[in-house]
Amino acid sequence: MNSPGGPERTGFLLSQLGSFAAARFAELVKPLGLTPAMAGALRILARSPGLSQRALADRLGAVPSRVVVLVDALEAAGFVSRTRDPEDRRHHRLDLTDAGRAAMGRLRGAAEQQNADLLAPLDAEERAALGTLVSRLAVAHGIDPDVHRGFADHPESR
Amino acid sequence: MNSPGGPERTGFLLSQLGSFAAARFAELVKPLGLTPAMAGALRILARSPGLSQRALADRLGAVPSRVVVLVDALEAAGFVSRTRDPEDRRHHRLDLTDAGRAAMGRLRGAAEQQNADLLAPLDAEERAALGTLVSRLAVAHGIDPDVHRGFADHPESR
DNA sequence: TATTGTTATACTCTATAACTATA
DNA sequence: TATAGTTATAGAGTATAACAATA
Repeated sequence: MNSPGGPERTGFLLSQLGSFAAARFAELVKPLGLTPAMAGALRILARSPGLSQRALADRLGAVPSRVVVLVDALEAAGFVSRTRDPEDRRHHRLDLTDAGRAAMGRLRGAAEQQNADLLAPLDAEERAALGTLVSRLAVAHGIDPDVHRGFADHPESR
Repeated sequence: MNSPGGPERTGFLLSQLGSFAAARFAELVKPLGLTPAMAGALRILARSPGLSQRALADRLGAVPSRVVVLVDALEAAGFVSRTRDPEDRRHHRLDLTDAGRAAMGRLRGAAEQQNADLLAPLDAEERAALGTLVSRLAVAHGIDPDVHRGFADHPESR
């Protein structure tokens, strides 16, 4: 009773499509000197200046040692600065540099581009319908917009 | 003019949701003794008995050395048999064992389960609508149902 | 003692390149 | 020479555990 492209294949196709979308995003941010993981961290720091590495780790759902590497990369790229917090010298305040803010702007452009590329085959009405459904699913499954998930981000998948 | 959950976030949410779906699938096939990569290879071999490793590599979009590891795992699990092709002794014929066929049955069940879990928040009509849209996008973007994509499957993303 | 951040180490996944055997 | 498969090796990504500085 189900067609070959019917709803029973949706989960599978969604996996594939999600991976495709993520790959396209990675491609678009690469020229900006960013990996998807760096982009995710940058987005959080843009909204929460002065965050500690520990707090960033919690937001990302990552371990502190992972954040060291991530912040190392962002600092080396000149997008983020580490400053010892004078109040509690154990903390590092993380802030976007001017270059980091500029990168954020280009990052938003890349996200728009990815979205446009992905949805190009659909008309406005269909995009709206898909957006609503996808958003409903994301909310229902408790998907946190801060965590830029990769396959490897799921401990239970190993 | 766009709502906060509007279409401009769809690409991002689709990445997240796809990753979520893939993680759920990995979780479901783990008790079967399969990784997602093994499951993908098993599905191809179920439809194409006697395939050579080279042909499997082409279907998977993987390099031959990767397929060695994959087939090693499937053989060790008792799901696939390697037989030297008497016609051309350079080739290995790959075939599902009885246990492999049994695993395929359970694999189909896992895929149905994943789909049901993922789409649980939607009613029948919404599922159908989502299925149609997702299927349209997959076709338009040339997504090959044989290739079980992971982030790492995209050379251009590095 | 507890917490923040770092380093050392190891493990998984996958690719490239060199190699073996067959043709 | 060319092809199928294998092995050796290396790199990326990320986790765990030990550690240093600070509280």
